[in-house]
Parts: sequence; structure tokens; C-alpha cells
Amino acid sequence: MNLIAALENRIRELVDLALKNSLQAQEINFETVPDFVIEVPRDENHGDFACNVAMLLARQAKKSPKDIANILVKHILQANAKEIEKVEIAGAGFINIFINDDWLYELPMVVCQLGKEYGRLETKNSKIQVEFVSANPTGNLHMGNARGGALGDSLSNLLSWAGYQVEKEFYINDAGNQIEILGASLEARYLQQNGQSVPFPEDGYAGQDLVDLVKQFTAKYGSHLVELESKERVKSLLDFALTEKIAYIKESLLNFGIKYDVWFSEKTLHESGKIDEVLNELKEAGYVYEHEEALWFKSTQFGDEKDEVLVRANGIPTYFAADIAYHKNKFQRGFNRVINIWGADHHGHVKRMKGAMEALGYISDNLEIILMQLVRLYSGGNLVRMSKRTGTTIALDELIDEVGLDAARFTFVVRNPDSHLDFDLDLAKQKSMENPVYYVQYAHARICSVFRQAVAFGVDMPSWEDVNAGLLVEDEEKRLLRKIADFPAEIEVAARNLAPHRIARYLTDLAGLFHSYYNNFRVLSENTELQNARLLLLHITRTTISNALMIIGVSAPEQM
RNA sequence: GCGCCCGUGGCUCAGCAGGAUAGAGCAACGGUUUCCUAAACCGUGGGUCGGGGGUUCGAAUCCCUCCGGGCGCACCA
Repeated sequence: MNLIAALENRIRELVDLALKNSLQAQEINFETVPDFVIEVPRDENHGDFACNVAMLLARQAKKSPKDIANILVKHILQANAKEIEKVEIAGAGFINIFINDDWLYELPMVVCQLGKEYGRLETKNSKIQVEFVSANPTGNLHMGNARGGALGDSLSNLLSWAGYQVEKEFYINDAGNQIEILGASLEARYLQQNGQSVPFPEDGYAGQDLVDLVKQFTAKYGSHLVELESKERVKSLLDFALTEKIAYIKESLLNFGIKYDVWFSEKTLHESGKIDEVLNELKEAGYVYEHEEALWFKSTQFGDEKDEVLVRANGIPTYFAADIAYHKNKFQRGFNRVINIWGADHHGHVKRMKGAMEALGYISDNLEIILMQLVRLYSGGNLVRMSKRTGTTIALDELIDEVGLDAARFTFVVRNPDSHLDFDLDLAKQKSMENPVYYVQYAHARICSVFRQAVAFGVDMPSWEDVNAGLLVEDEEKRLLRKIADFPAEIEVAARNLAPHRIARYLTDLAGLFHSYYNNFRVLSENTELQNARLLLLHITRTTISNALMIIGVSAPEQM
């Protein structure tokens, strides 16, 4: 139940009615009234809701906005709606509507009844898939993966709270060119470890992780691969390395609070002939041509800067070809919307990917790509370069060890994906107030502490339905109630914009209102009635903080 | 050169489908604890919303253009 949305609809009804009743005299056709907004003004002095219709009608009606507002206000008041306390005209012609507080006092019971579900929106008949991280199993998870992980997981939770059926997926790039390179790198390491002096491939993966993997392999299976043919040797090493790597990635992400529904292997697309299948389909539809022995996709037909290779002259399909087959598969699985989170360095891939979907007859808008700006890591005031080739990555595990899961996730989620993120390791490690996650968590812990105190003082906890919420008359209390009431709408907007950072911001605001209230008013007191009302307010504040934290994957500690 | 993203107080960033006097946090300065956790609260100072033009009753928000920064423009992924 969304009390604010219900009120907003009610106000809209009243405004519509006033328009209908007054427009004829102004010789304006009701049908031509432009779309107007009923919004919650930023400044609470401007009422609970504001409407801009008078300003929009000014030209058409050949009257000043204030005159129109006057007429409308008269008609709004004539309806004698019980919700309305007063209506004012302000600014350039805003109609500011003040609602009486009755509705606010209905809120606590709504929150109590819904509990852990408060904020969850009505179930929608729509399946969404979110694919994120999908890191190559050729190196460790780095800061960019961490950001993508925090973002993707929070977004999935958010959409699920918004009523969608959400599936989280990790695409395992276990085929293709980078796997060839991985194989060659492993082979070189293996032979080197077994006393042969072989050169390391120029474009190989030089990270320590591969050295360790090969050591593990040798410890387990010995050195017999030296005797085999290269092809056999590489296959054995790759099988081992990929299994280990993927298990490791899975575990790292799990430690970061991320659990996927599906792990999808690229290799299966190659082996099942799905890539050839989709290539034929594109060919038959006329979107493919041959040039210099390679097969090209006409992505320029879809607004791309140039066409893209699907199959190389050597007969091996590109990553792009596999990705087309993969995304076709996603839509075949019945998702209404498919969301991908990619690093900004992949933006060139967006147009052709959408183009390919369109070529296959899907609606390209149903493939939504969130481009996330890259993360720059600073340590000791210096930029730490992230390169798998040189092996100097800071792994996700180290990040969790050093700054903690909650701080790391909050830091990633609180920012708009569009903005660059400079992650200062030293700053994050300090656990200073620089990090708003503690501010939010502290609010939760403080509330829990009040309840512990109440128990220690021998307070009889009331049944919430017996509590008179109407005693919460202080401005700070009403502000808190309004903010809590706003939670479902916040989820709605955040989900619509695919913007989980809004939830993190909401949390900071809510915690701020609570801290301010807490410092100004005592909860536990001689006045049992008032004490109960305030305990109720704290209880629903805690519920809301806890629910919102759950969306962004941050814990709600009972003490700090 | 072309394309995408960004440019908001000293620093890090919000600003949801254009709305009213542009908001937080950090930093600076000053205050608050016989009282439920001071990881908190209250107050003060500080901004040509990169520049210019346009649309609009109204622009940080939309359009154009220029400047600055990041990223991308492979038969890599």
C-alpha cells in the first residue's frame, strides 16, 4: 500500500474536477489541457502537494496564471474534500495544497503489518534478466568488477522489490580468443615449472594467479603432461584452470553478498551450434556479407559507425557472434527485458548489439545496457593501474578484507553509474565519517539500543495496534513519518530509472532525519502513552532502514 | 577526426520526466553530553551549476555550439 500515491491520485481527481467545472466559462476544452504535475514540493512551506496547471494554461486561457489559479482554487475548495486543510497560490502561479495529518497516523500500522515487506510494490507480470560482472576467467576480480557487482546485485534487488521477476546471470567467457591465450600462458608456465626454458607468450596473462594455478595442478597431477602433445597438454591445463577460476570467482562474489541464479557458459553456445544457427539466420535476413574472407555484419544499417566482423578469415567466430547467439538465447528464454551492465570501455559494442537484436526481429529497446564508468583506484595518493596482463590488480577479496563488505558496497552503490569513481583505498580503510554507510548503520544500531534500554528499564512493550500514533505531533516526527511514507514511491522511481543509488541516498536522508529527531527528543520517559507512540515511530523507522539496506546489500547491525 | 560519458561551493558527489530562494557529506569556524550509543546533533561562512547562444511563463535539467577531462574507434573481448 502506498499512501502517498493514493493521496496524489486523490488530489489529481480534485484538480481534474475543478478543471471540468471551471473551464467551460473560460472557453477552454478540457481535452486540450496540457499534462500537468502533482508533485511533492522540495520546500515543505510549499505544502504537501503542488500543482502547476495554472501556469500551463495561461497562454491558452489568455489570463494570468494567478487568475486561473484563483478560479481553480475556488472550485477545489467547493468540493469540501476531507483531506484538504488549505490551498494557497504562490510563486508564479503554483497551487499549493496542504493536507491534514490524518493520513500520516495511518502509516505506522501499515508498516507494522507489512514489516519486512514494507516498500515492496505490487507484483508485475514481467520477467527481467540482469547480467553483470561476467568477468573473464583469465584473471582476478578487480575494482571494476566490484562496482559492477554491487550495482548489478542492488539493481536486481530493487527491481524485485518493484514487483518484477528478476533473474541474475553471470556469462562465463570460457571460449574464444582469450581462452586460447590463457591456454598458451598456462602451458608456458607449466613447462617452465618443469624445468624447460620456453618463452612466455608476448600477449599472455602474466599474473601470479596463473603461476599458482599451475603449481596446484602439478602438485595434484604431476609432471606427466610434459610428455604429451601440446594440444592435449593445453586442454588438461585449461580444464583444470577454468574449473578452479570459476569456482574462485563464484566464491569471491558470494563473499561480496552476490548469489547468481544462472551461470551461463559461452562454450555451450559454440558446442551446440547455436552460433552457426544465428549466423545463418542473419545471413538469410540479408544482414551479412563476405569481405576479405571474413564474414561481416551490416551494423551500419543500425546506426553504427562501421560494420563488424562476425567470423574471422581463419574461420573462428568473434566474441560478437557468440554474444549475438547469447542474447538471442536470453530473449528465447522469455524475458521481457534484458539488462546488461557493462564497463564504459564497451560502449562501442552497444549499437551493434542492439542492431543485431533488431535484425533478428526483437525489439532493441528491450535490451537495456547500463554503461558504468570505470573505477580508478588510489593508494598512498597514487593511481594504481589495473591490468590483468601485468598482474597488478587489487582483487575483490582484498577489497573486502581491507574496507569491509558493507563499506565497499555502499561506496559503489551510492554513486550514479555515469560518474567516474575514484576509490581511495586509504580513505575507505580509515572507517572515517567520510563513509556514509556508518551514518546509516548507526541509526539502525541506535534504534536497537533504545529498545534494549527499554527492556532493561522493564518497559512493557505495547501491542502496536493499541498505540496512539496521533501523539506524534512534533515537526521532526511528522517529517520522519513522511519520509517513511515516501519509501514505496522511492522504490518506484529508482526502479523506473534503474538507479539503485537513489535508495542509498534515501537511506542517508532517512538516517539524518532520525539522528536529528533522536538528539532533540527523548523516547523513553514517564509518559507511557507518548513513549509508546515514539517507540512505534522508531520501530517503523528501523523497519524501513533495514528494508532499504537489504536492497543495496548492506547489513543492518543491531549494535556498533 | 568520429562516437559515448562527465564538468554543480576548497574536496567528493545528489538534484527523479524543466518549476519556486540550487542541496548533502567532508574540510573550516563556533556551540551541544548529570539525558535512550557524541560513529550523533545545532549553528556560521562558502556556488558565474565549464563558457556562449536558443526553446519556455520558468533551464543545473531540453536543443545547438565551443572549451576541458575520461573512455572507445582490432578479423581483442
